[in-house]
Amino acid sequence: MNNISKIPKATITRLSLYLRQLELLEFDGYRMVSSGKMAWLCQVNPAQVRKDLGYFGEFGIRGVGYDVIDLQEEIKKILAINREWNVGIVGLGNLGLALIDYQNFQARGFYFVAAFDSDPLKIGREIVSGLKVFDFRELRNIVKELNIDIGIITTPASAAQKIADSFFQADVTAILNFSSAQIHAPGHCIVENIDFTVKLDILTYKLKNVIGI
Amino acid sequence: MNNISKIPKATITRLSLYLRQLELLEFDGYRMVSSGKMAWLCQVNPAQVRKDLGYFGEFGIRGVGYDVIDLQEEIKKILAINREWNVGIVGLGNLGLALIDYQNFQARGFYFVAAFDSDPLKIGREIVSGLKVFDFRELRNIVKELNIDIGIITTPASAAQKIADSFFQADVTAILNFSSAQIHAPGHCIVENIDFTVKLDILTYKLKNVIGI
DNA sequence: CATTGTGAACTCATTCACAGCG
DNA sequence: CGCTGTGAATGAGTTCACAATG
Repeated sequence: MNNISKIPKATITRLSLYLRQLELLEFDGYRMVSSGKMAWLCQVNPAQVRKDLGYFGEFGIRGVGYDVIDLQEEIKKILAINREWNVGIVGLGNLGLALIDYQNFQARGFYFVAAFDSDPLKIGREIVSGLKVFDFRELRNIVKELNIDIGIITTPASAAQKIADSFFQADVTAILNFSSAQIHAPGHCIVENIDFTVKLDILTYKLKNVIGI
Repeated sequence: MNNISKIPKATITRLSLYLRQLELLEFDGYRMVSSGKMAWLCQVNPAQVRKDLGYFGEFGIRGVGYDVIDLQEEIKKILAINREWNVGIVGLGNLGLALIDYQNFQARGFYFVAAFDSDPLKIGREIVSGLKVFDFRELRNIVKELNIDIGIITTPASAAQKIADSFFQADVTAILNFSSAQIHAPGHCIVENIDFTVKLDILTYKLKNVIGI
């Protein structure tokens, strides 16, 4: 157990989903939940829920289930979201601004501490209270100064690699990439991609091939 | 070959990535590309590229590679994006507006033909030329009238299932869900989720466990 | 002769089935 | 007794290795 390299990536994704369902269950007044109920809520197999949790410890009570509140804490520890993280965002188009305003981030301890753009009209402004727009070329200094842990890229694809490289040089080793570029990163760095058109392509593929429109 | 049920979902995702790299290669003046080069660009194994394409036909020339332009057409056919699709969006917060404005969608033949919200201040307005905001309760009629193929949900999680159900009742069988809700759909319907916080959770998990901050 | 296309081998992930236990 | 925890079985997806070929 706890041989981290053997944990499927999909398990981490599901843990995040479990956490959200647990929050809803708590809100609805539940104290305990079984793997069967969690599985139904998350649309997975009950054994999958138990196995996913089993990679990290024994959190349940046999014959009963899991404590809705305790399990949230355990998952937060596993995902390392039982702390705050400082986020810097590059690219202040509509998407960038929408993300800055996205309530779920603050609620979960992800704080935007700096924004970057190359547009002189935007640089120097304060988007929301406490969040200033810096020239992209200052990225390295600001990263150090404000202790940025995670970089978010919402620029056009053509600029994405250069920005990612700046983050890597500034020792930001984790990037969330909303551009459609494939980012090449050094071995010790992590990039997660969120690509809207890929998801739409999957939908249309299935519409044609599974449903057959 | 072409036993569609046996094609990994990850293959479809990668086809979409291959397509984007092919567009860039064409722009850069390339006429042919090998599986090795594509693999490097997309950060996968060369055999993976060939196998992915092999599910759908023989598109390459042995000893040479793939025609950059022809292969784009083939992939577009496979993904069913060699046509236009009508999209309806529900939820006109910052994210919804950002998506409507997102250039990559129109460029790829995804057209927003209707927007829905429950806010009386927004209903009746025309967000951009040709895109009117309707009351969410009119969804079923408008879907028929404007031939909506795909529904996009960018509302808070609490409203998502109800909206999805409305889409399903109106025979919209494909949904792109940006809310954090797990949507329960009838068997013949398709839901793809885009969940920002899940991706951030994956980043922090890896920061802690792989890199060890 | 470089590169594709693909069966076979392998690796990784999910599900089963039941022992273990509160 | 019911549900968890987990080794074993199954299934899915990736990579290898090489025959096929333009």
